[in-house]
Amino acid sequence: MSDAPKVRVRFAPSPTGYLHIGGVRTALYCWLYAKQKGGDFILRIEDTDQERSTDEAVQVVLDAMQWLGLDWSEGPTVDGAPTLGGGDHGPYFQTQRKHLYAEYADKLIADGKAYRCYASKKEIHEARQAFEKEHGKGFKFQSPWRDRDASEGDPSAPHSIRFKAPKTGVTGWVDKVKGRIDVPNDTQQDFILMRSDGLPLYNFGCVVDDHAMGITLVVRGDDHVINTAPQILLYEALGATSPEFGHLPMVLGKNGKKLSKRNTEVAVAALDYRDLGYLPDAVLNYLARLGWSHGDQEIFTRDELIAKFDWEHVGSNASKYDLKKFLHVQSQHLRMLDEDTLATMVVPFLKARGLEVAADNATLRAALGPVKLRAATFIELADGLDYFFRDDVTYEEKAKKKFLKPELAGNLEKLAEIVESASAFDEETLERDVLAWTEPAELKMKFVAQPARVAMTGRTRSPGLYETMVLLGRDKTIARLRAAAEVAKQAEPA
RNA sequence: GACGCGUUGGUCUAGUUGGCAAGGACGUCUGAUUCUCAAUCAGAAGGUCACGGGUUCGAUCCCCGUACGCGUCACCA
Repeated sequence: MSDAPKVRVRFAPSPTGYLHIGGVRTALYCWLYAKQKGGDFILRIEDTDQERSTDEAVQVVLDAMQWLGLDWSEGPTVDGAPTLGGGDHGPYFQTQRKHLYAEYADKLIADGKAYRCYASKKEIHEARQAFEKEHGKGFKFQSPWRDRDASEGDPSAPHSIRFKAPKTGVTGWVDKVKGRIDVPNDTQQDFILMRSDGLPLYNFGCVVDDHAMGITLVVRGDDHVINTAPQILLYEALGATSPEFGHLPMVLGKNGKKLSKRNTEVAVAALDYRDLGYLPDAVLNYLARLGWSHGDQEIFTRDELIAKFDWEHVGSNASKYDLKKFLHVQSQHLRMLDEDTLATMVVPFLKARGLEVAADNATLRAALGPVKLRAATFIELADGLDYFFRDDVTYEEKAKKKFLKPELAGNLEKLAEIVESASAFDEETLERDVLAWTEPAELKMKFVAQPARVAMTGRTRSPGLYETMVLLGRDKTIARLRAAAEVAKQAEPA
């Protein structure tokens, strides 16, 4: 039996009002790893930035994680979802763990690894300005309190707590994705552990929580590599073994810049993809594959991802977000759904267009097959289904102009007649009867089919002619053909 | 400026003890099919593996340098 400690990974978002798609990828890799190893996946809310951390902002994170199906074994609890959250390392909100940070800070002070710094913000600010005027960036505040005797200060006066950083040596680690990284200690400064208001700064809160929660691997974006050496220094000062670290490269927008809300061309908030009609599994698949690979495989189910994920094949360079490929992955996943699921899931999207359709509606069931071949998202699927459930067709302007014109009205009327008198209302019969008309007349199909398509659907693109007729039903087909014929007669001749 | 990270066709990438005509996918284009679109099938174009030096019989893979890109330098996270 192995004594390898149980894998415990955490995702620690700060609630900013939306869950960034890049954050989802970080969460996903952690989650996959935990699932694969039978470990724990912990969700911790880093809400020490109190202006931004509202209840709603937290809720958005929880909703997004739930929608994506990234279930956490420990973390905030959710009403109605008894399997989510809980755990005996709580609370899972940083603001509720203040006593812990104070405790750890006191210990460090007692051990001579940290000290109280009474320098005022003003004092520091001035020192910085003086430095930057001469040397530019790179200011490191040298607190006079580092070497003073503690008795010179008054602990009841406002003060921060600073780490007594070593000035020599090198701190390094083997990063799960980037490999060996070493940074000389003389680049460190006596960074602040606790602010004067009693809240921990990121590096400290993070270490205290990760340590107290028994995290074995810390995974985060690579904008955090700079924080890792200081954190390792802290683990050492606490006499604790530090966890492993893995830093994921950034996700970039098309312009090569960090993907952000400013990059309006793509949605960056995870929940936007729900509203856009994407499947959680597709989002996960695309994100997993963005920066990770498994040979030539592109499409993965959720279970395959869990089984095949590995850190060795996580790339160490930033990648650009490509919506086209994402859409392709999405369409592949859409096709993998069985009819029941598809029907159930498209219903809300139909409703959003004002169409109340039951999931077991026969027309819906029948139309799903042909329509889903032409759709990638649920929005597109609902759009392709739309005209089957409306009383009247709305013609696209261009379609109307091109096909509903006087010289084609006759074809529509003739077609209506054929449909009306067909001996049976099925695709074979309809096709036979229509060809019996067009072939002797040497009438090209496109002069019949295209106007008819516009008549029945309002558009120039749809499933096949006879297929659409059958889905629509005989009465509606005839009515729409005749209505369109009238419209065509009124139109200006070309 | 300092420190760190990165660099394979437009994009995501495969390439692991250096010996391939550098593979796949998205996208693009062509053809087949059809009443349209999509799907499908068959093809095509697109790479001096950032650049320059080494090491080697031989480098996308090893070493050094250069360029470019990105990230971070807070009592934010």
